Amino acid sequence: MAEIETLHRYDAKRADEIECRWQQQWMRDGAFRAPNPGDAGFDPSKPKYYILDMFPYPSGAGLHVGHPEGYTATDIVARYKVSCGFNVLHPMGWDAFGLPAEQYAVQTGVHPAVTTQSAIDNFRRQLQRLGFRYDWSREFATIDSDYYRWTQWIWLRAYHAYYDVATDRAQPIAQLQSQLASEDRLIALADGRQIQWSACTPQQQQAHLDGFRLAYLGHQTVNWCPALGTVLANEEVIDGRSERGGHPVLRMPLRQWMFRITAYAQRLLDDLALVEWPESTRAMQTQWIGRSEGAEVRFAVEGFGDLTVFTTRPDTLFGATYMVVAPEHPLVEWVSAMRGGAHTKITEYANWSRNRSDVDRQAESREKTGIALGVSALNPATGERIPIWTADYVLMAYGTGAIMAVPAHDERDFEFAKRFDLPIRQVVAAVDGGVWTGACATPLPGIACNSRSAQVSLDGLATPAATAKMIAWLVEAGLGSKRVNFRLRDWLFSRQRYWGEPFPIVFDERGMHFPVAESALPVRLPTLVDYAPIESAQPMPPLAKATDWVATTAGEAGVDPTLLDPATPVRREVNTMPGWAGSCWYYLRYCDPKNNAQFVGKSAQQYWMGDRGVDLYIGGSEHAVLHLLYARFWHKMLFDLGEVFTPEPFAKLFHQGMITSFAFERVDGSLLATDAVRQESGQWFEIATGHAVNRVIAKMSKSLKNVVTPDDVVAEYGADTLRLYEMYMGPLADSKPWNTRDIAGVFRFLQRVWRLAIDERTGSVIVAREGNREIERQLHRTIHKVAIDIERLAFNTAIASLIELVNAATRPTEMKDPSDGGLSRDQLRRFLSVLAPFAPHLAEELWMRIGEAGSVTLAPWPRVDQTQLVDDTLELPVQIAGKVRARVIVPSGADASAIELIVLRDAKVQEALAGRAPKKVIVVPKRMVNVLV
RNA sequence: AGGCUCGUGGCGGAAUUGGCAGACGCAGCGGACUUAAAAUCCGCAGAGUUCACCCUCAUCCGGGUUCAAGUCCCGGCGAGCCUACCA
Repeated sequence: MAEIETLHRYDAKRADEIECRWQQQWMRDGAFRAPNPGDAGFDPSKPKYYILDMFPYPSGAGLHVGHPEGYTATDIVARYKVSCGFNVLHPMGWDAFGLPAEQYAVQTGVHPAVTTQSAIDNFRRQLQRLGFRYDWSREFATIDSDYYRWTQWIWLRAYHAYYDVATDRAQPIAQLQSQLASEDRLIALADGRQIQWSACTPQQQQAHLDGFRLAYLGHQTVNWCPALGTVLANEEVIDGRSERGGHPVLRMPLRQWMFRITAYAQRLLDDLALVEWPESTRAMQTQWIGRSEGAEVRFAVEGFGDLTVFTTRPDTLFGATYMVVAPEHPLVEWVSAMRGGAHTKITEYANWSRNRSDVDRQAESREKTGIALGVSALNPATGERIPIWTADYVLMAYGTGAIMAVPAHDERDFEFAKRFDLPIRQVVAAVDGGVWTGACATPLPGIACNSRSAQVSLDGLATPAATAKMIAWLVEAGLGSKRVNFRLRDWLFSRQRYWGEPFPIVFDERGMHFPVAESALPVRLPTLVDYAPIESAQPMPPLAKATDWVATTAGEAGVDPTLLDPATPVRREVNTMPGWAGSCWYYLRYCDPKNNAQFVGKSAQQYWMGDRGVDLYIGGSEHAVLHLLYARFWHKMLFDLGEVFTPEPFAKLFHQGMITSFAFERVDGSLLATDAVRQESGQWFEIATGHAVNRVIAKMSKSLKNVVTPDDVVAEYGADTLRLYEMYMGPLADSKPWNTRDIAGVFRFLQRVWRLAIDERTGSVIVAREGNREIERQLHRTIHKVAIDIERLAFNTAIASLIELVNAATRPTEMKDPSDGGLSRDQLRRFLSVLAPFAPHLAEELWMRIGEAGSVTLAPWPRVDQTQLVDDTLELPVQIAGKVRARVIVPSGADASAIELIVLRDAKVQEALAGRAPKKVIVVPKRMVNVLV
């Protein structure tokens, strides 16, 4: 009996059957194919919409339920935009080079090419099972040589370019080179000598040009991580440990490929104003770029020359009572060399602090350390001799690696001055006239004081005016200038790893580098059997093991014969590019992924990127700085080089929140796995001890046994339910806990939708004979609200309104004739087209069953009748003395005075007024009425 | 230490941006159907006062602006994220 009743019910088995069948059908029909301009089926009359998910990194573990959150959101928007008449580009592919795959390979002994491919296949299978309308014909992976060929090509473009300050954009380096040659300019060599360009050796010329290239070989202090066997970018080091794995990071000097991202600092900052991005992300990038305005001031040091500092407070120059240079500063070396063995303590200190890893620095207290160099500088304002110290609180990498210390108005300098008993002089007074006690530093703006000399006086000026006057004086006296400084550093782009893009570059025996010609790309990654990192004190890239590949000739490698004789023996670059490389431009390749002649065809790019780039980009906020800054930088380089046509790549950005899970916490704060706990009358207890524990929100992790995978949920409820649940959990941007129990709610909703159209006993279609007027009204409102909510990415409330509609239309059990209730065929049709973006399989199935032609995925968004959105009458609450005391029914078009009349005549209002005359009546049409007594 | 974001029922969350706080869902309770259960359908449901009506209190705490505050302003407490000696 029971079996017969549920024979045609929407259950997991039926969902599975429906979903798999339609997924195959869509694939067969090429339903999600987006033709390019010029392709068959391309409709140029439609506007474009480019919606993109952040590039997934396929891990061996497969998807967990966090992944499909953003993907479902973009899928809903994509389907909605299609039904609104847009040509929608919605691609998917794989970011597949990089550290995790390589480490996994080293652990398992299976080649990364193999593990990566199976991870990709698994990810693709899982995503396809969820019915996302990706144009899979555009799929690619960063490890495809057809793709990384162009990654190398872009790198070469940067290698062949420099930043021209005069035009404020990148230009071909050949231009600079011919300028230097034709004018035969004087070139400053590394040792300080100046010689004519024509008199330079080729090595000297190359070194000079490397000082300008956007992709250049630089000698840098790098973050060397022995555990990972590679160096890391500044962005990949957190608290002195590697972002990935948390291993200690050491600092050492190394010759590495760099990107001159600092040349773009100002534009990267300015153009944040052009994009529609979360405020927090823009703030993070702004902070990371770290622009500060100030001045450069030169202090004379006898015998050494000028010691230049950067300061944001030149107005406090009179208060500079000592100076500090970083332990790596050339002055330190100069002093110890000059004083020979007599001052080994200085060398000792410099070495000690230089070799101290950032971890040690963090671990120790903030107690300042330092040592006096025994030399002094001339304070240009006061004319006083002030001592120079070295201390590790001054960083070589920021500004000039040297500071003027103004202990009265800088907390760090104050602390240092107290520790080493250095003089402190107030030069800024509080605006409110408060007396400076000398107990702490006062870094705030104020009124300059004690700042007078024969040449210049700042006394009495407010900080901004004092700053301006000081800079003017410094410029006039030839002692300094206005300067803008950035926190951003150049981007270290080499990794000592196997699993990455090879650099298209070779070195000859003199150590000079030569580019591989564009026509010879790609430089293929050789297949290595032993790709394990080489353990050593010095970085040793694994590619060095591919000796046959490394040692070659210029001709073999593809170096332009006019640059180097093809027979010349050369060695290939053995470093590889970092994992970020491939994700810097993938959104461009999606526009034209099969192009063999160009990195992206011009017409395809111009169509899909349009004026503003990607229309909607959704991904996690963990990429707020790294990926999003790097991609913007590449885009701007390509813009300057005439390869792309929008200043920014991503017009609108949105971060989905994290999906968390529950775990349990003992009284002492330690966490328990979900299977170590039982629930009893609303309380949780640790099974082993019987002690009460608290339910808390935690990240999904294997150890807590709270990981949920899409495969699990699909098996139990189907993909439509999973999609709907993830979108119904709460606002997309929020992080929210997965609660398995709640899934039943949306599953029941889909079952009610099913029953609206299908008789569960017979499986036949049942619709209302005629559409109910009230339901019709609500249907229009629902269509209207769902559209608005999709546009603002508020999927939870869109679904709530769909549920409300279905609840209203659901037939009561006691209804004898089902065609008395529910939705009419026409209403059902319109309802299914607004349900389709959320639950595409069920919508498609019912669409077919009620006899609609074609696919619901191609149906236009139903028209909303504006007159159906307003009622004839409205119920308004009436507040009297601040409390709602009555409700009145008014015509919806009534104006304020008409409403007031109705309100004052109302019996309840009269009663509540109890004879008092209203002092004032405030009418907010369509909202409420407030009567003041 | 600083910057940003945020604190609403037992739980996830709504609230057209200053206008009836708690939509919708979960969990809970009651009813119908059933021999019974499940499923389904119909209701109830912030807290308090002896139920329904009524009334009082209520959006972390304390002040303020306003006819009106979850929403705006000031102060405090708490949470999360980011930065962390950046001169």
